[in-house]
Formats: sequence, C-alpha cells, structure tokens
Amino acid sequence: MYGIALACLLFLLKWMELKWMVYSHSMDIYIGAISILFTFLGIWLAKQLTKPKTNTIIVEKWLNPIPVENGLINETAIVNLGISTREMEVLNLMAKGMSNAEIAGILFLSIPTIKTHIANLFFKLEVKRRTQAIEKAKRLQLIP
Amino acid sequence: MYGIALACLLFLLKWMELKWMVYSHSMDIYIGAISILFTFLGIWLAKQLTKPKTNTIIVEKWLNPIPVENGLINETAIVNLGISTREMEVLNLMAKGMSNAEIAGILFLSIPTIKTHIANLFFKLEVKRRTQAIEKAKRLQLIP
DNA sequence: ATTAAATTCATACTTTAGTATGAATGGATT
DNA sequence: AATCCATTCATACTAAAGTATGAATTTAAT
Repeated sequence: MYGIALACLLFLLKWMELKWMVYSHSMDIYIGAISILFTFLGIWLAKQLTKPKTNTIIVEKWLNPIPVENGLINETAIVNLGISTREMEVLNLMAKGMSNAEIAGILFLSIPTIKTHIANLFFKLEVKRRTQAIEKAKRLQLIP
Repeated sequence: MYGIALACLLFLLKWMELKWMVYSHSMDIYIGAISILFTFLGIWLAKQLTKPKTNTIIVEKWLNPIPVENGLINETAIVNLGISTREMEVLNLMAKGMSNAEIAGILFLSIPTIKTHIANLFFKLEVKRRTQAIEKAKRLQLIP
C-alpha cells in the first residue's frame, strides 16, 4: 500500500515535471491520440487475424448390429415369380415344418387344395421338393 | 511486474525528453514509429485479453459391434444333442433340399443308411419330419 | 359380358419319406 | 476280452408327399 502510494507520488511528480516542460506544446496530446488510436487498431487487427482454435471431439456411436435387412421380405421377387397370397401362406407354414394335413387344418382347406398350391409353388420356384422350395424361398428372401 | 512497469514508464519519459531534443528533425518518422509500436501493443493486448476462440467439431465414429455372427455354428449344441459327424453331413445335405436318394449318391451310401441317419436325427432333434428338422437345426444354429 | 386369374376341391396314381426291427463291422474305451 | 458307439445295410411296412387331370367358384379386369 505504501509502495503504491509512493509510486503514484513519483509518477505524479514526474508527470507534472513533464507537463511543465511540454505544456506549452499540444504535441503530446496529439501523440497520445495517435497512440490510443493505433492501440485499438492493433486490437482490431489481432481480432481479425487470430484463427479460431478447433477442438475435435470424437464421439463413438454404436452401429445398429442388424440393420433390419434380416426380417425384410422381397415383395418384388414374390410378384415377379407370380406367387399368390394363398400360396405364400402355404409356403410360410410349410417352412415352419408343417405337413400338408396340418396346413390344411390351419387354413381350413382340404388336403388336395394344399397339394395344388404346393404343386404350383414348385412350378413357380422351379423345384421338385418342399425342402428345395423352402431353401430357395429363404435364399430369395420370400420368407424370413 | 510492477517494478518493470515503473521502469518502462521512466524509460518512456526519458525517451520523450530525448524526443523533444530531436523532434525538429523528423517528426513524421517519430509518429510512424509510435503508430507501429502502439499497433503491436494493441495486438499484444488483444492476445492477452481475448479468450481463445474454440470451434468444437463433433465427429461421430460409427462402430460395428457384431462382426459376423451369422455364419457361426453352435458346435456345443451339436455335441450336447449327441449328433454325430455323419448325421451332420446328412443334415446339411437335407437342408439343401436333397432327397434321400441324392444324399445317398453323394455320400456313396445306400438309401436305408440315409434313412437310419435321418431317423436318428429326428429322435435327437425331437421332430417328426425333415422340414421340421431343418427348421429346428437352423434355429439352434446347427447348420448355417 | 366375357376373359383371366385365383382359389377351391376331387380322384387316382406314383414316388418319396418315415417307422420298425434286425444285424454286421470297425474303432475306441474299460 | 468285452463293451460301447458310430456306421453301415437290409427288409417290410405305413404314411406322407408329389403328379396329373379335371372342374366349380369367385373376383378383378377388359
């Protein structure tokens, strides 16, 4: 505190001395104005020239393991092969391992009807057995 | 720090005194020097006072957690069910949609042998039909 | 109204799948 | 040596699957 006061006093004395020496000249005021002006110019320049620092934060996100493509059914292929709705029902039950009699029971149809549908499926899928039909239907994603 | 500032100030005053002696020579150069000096002072000040600009860029990194669990085969389940090597061979060919005769042809076996293997498979898998056997084997990941 | 396709059912037949039982062989274990 | 198991094959039978053909009905489209 004392040091500060002393410093202030010294500064004041020197300043008054300076004033006494140059008070008749307005040059100091002019120079002071220049100083302040260019100080602000410097500040402005600095603000213009400094590049922003970039903080790169890497966030790791888990990808969905199974994008949904598994449960997807290729409707286009079904239409292209000309497989009807009823035939798809039979095909799905067949792929679950059901016998013709069981499929007939579930769909309230006769066994000959199921056999007809299956025969048509074999023709459209170009196969000879129900196991082949299931394999091909799964491969073509007609069934899950 | 305070002492340094004080010293600088004193130096400045002395220097201005010197300037008074020579100001008649080249006032313009002096003013130019002052300008440049205070410009750099401004830049220095700006750098000290302004907070660093930080642009936070968030980069999302997508990770695939499950490599290829699809083609995996559950060997443990096969052993637990007591399914033999030969039976697995028959099971795989069966799942490809092959008839008993075709399987027999590929493995150089008689049809009765294939029937025996398949009957044993049905017992171990607790099913009644080959379509059921295929469905269950796939579900238990005994076959791809 | 006619056509076309989907759906249903039937009958008769052939083929394949599946069951039951028995048996021979070779390798590994006790 | 005896036993267990996997593997092989056979015969005889039943059940289910698959083929072929024909036909009636419904529904949507031309």
